[in-house]
Amino acid sequence: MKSDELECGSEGLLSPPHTHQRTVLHLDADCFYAQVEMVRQPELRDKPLGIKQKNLVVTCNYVARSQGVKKCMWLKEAMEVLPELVLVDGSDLTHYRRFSTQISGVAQSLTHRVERLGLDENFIDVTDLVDEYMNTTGSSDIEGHVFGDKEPVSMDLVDPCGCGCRDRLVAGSLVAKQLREQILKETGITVCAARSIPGIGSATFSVLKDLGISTVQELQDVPLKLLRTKFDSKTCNRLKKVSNGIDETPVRKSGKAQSVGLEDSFTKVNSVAEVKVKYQILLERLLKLLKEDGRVPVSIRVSVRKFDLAKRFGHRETCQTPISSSLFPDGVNNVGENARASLMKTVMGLFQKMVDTSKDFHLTLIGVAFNKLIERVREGKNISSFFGKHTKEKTTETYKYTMDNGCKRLCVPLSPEKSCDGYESIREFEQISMDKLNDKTLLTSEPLDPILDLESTDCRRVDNTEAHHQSKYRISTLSRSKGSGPTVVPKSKIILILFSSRSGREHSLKAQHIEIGRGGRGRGASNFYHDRRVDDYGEDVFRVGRPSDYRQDPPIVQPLRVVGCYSVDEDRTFGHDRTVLKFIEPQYLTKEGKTKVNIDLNRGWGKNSPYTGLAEDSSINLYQWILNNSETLIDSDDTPTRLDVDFICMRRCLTLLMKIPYNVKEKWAMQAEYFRGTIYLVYYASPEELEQKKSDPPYMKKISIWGHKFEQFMTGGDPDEGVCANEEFRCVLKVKVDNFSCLLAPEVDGADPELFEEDFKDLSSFITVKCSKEVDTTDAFKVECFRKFKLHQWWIENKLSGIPRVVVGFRTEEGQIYRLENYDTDKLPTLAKGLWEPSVSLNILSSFLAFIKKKVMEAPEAVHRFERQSPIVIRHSIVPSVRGAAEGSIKVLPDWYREQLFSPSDQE
DNA sequence: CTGGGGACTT
DNA sequence: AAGTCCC
Ligand SMILES: Nc1ccn([C@H]2C[C@H](O)[C@@H](COP(=O)(O)OP(=O)(O)OP(=O)(O)O)O2)c(=O)n1
Ligand SMILES: [Mn+2]
Repeated sequence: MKSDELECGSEGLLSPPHTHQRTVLHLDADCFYAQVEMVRQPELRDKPLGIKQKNLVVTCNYVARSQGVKKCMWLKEAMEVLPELVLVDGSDLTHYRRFSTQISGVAQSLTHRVERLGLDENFIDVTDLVDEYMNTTGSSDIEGHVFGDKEPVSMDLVDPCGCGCRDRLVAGSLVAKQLREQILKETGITVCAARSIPGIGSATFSVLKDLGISTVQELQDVPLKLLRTKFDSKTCNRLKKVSNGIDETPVRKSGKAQSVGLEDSFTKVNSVAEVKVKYQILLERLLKLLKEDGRVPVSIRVSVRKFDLAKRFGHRETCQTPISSSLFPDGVNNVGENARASLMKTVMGLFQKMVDTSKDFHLTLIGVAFNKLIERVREGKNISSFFGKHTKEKTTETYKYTMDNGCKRLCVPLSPEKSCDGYESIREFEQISMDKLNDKTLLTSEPLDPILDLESTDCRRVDNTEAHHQSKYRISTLSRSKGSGPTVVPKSKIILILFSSRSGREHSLKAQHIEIGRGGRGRGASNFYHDRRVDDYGEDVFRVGRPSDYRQDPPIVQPLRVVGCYSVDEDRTFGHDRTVLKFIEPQYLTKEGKTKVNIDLNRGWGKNSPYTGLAEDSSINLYQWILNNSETLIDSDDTPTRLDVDFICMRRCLTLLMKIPYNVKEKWAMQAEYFRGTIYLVYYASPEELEQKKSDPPYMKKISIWGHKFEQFMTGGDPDEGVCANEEFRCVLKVKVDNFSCLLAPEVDGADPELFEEDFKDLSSFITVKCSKEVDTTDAFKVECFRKFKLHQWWIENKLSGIPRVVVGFRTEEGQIYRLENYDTDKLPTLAKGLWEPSVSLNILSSFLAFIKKKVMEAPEAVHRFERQSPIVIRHSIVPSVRGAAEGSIKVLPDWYREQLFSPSDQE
């Protein structure tokens, strides 16, 4: 067998190992940062506590978890889930470092063989202690209990492989218990053990997912050949082994840190002065950390993260350089002014290497670290560095203990083998049952036999698990009744300890349903987008997905048909004619697409007349038009009972819906009402929104007027005359979105005089005109925003109307336009590649219309409200009816419309 | 419109 | 220096 092939022979995966020499404990602090804060401020203990870093709630205590707050949840979402959440800022890790060191210190008082992982995990090799214990205590005389006080060791737990590891397991569990008690005593922190499959992070997992692999079993089963198409043989081998419970990574003693650094993130820093201040602050803090460390740095590294919408986050640029040891003549305890200044100079020098400060820049993070540290030079001796010597140990195997709490299954990788530490496994068990269950295990179809009683074990007393009591996953009474008692089934070197009458085989298969993805971050609500399997929000919530969730199906075809048009004149008078239809000046419609112009939007300024109508006027006008033209909309001429459309609304509503996955921050509400076979949908402005509108800053009005002014230019109006914001020309359109037909009445700006035909049936001869602020092309952020939002908006509006092009006038801050650009509607998506996709917008529109229809038809008499409350939540509610009150805005349809539609008076 | 670290490998 | 893994 070739060495790079996976071993599967009798000595390979399918047989248990023969010698298990080590015993290793694996401790993990409970909700670490939160616990530290609760120890520091005991009054926080019974409150739901979240630890935040900027906009992220990085962890929270179990009170909060029991009420729906998750680790790594966005602050906003956490506050939505639990408004009473008490927040403590955890951006400064100083205290967490201190407690972490203390915890490891307790472990180190037992043995030097302690490996730290992050701030709250420790692997502790207690082989020597266990051996000692075993030597002084005859194997058969070992006192202690694997799974708590109630069950004697001599229970039927068999030695998995005959090497005696069962006894070491028992002894190890005693050490673990003492250690945890000691840690609690010295630091006030409770610990357990917890990990999922190591070595499969977000990158590996996303590749696996593409191969259709998301569970342990699938990884076990996947042909090596298929795996090899994506990974090198080493990785394949490791993945296969790890899926079978074999993890050969040795425990390494953690020496002193190899680097110590600090970071600060922000939404935007773009001046050197600001950068300097930020680095200065970081450096000062870092020197304090350095002082605690005691060693002298010989290399410094600075990092930046530049704003980049495409790469999002995670990409940092770094730059490092050696530091002269002469900077620290007296060690690191007291760093003089000169040394500090020199370090700052070095930092800024490295910074300038990464960022061209002569041009505009936009940073979202800076960091500085000492990435090489040496012990102080002793007088008369040679310089020598003492990096923690990590002598690799002989590889041994890791077991996964799989248990079952009656509800869900989980898989516990114990640290490198021999640990055989069932006690810690149980703690893991308890932990997972409270908050890791959803993303790390799968529900089994049937509940299995309950197995353990942790309530009455020492485990319970040692651990602070308030939420344990509330957890619906709590392990219930001990019952290993039926049949054979616990069985230990060696399967592919996974040892399954099962307390059940079922065959071990069956269980081992079920255990393989455990999901392998750790998913990197976003463990809780996952960056706006929650675990899709969990629906905590109920039937009345439409959960917004990622854009990719709407990408699958091809875009929906939508034939368009103009069924009529109408005008609104300067007095807001409604007319069934084309009096205000305008034509675009041919001089602006060049084929090249770009035109140089010189337009002053401020001409005739004093003569402009503002918009005097109300927001709901446009719907009212449409309803008026429908009453007058209902014959064009009915499907059969004998007994008109319904208009031949599913939805009637303004284009604005559909536009908002189509932006849902991308305009994550856009808040809105709409109301819908069912009447005679059709759903009427209108934008709903809350009282607060109306109030805010009143105090719109003047520049908003100016921009609006400029828009009209630009239209005036484009349609050949006299620039020295004022514009009239009241004038509108609207076309009534029928659009088919998936299976839903919608009636819209978008305003159209003007027609191409060369293409226009009197009896136009669609808007292919029309042109949209937009006035938009000139984009600063040196500002990547603004360019991306333009492509992501403006181009999207224009595409949607034109797509819904069937208008083939938009001519954009780019204005300066002062209202001057020097260039026009033509965009063909169908080419807009290409210009915005990677930022939005037509199929996504069309699919979300279709699925949300379906949601509206479903909700409205559940109560066809009621007025329904749909409100986007957060990036991921659009909530449906029924608006309480207000009898007799003059609450015009509460209703969707005016009474006169209800009375007149299909009534005889309409037939004249 | 996005924590704050750190270790190891390439 | 960047990427991947981990908390
Ligand atoms: N992506 C992450 C993961 C963890 N941590 C920090 C916050 C945690 O408090 C600490 C320990 O990580 P754990 O995954 O062990 O989480 P907790 O200890 O908070 O919770 P649990 O009780 O589930 O162990 O590390 C972090 O800042 N960022
Ligand atoms: Mn933890």
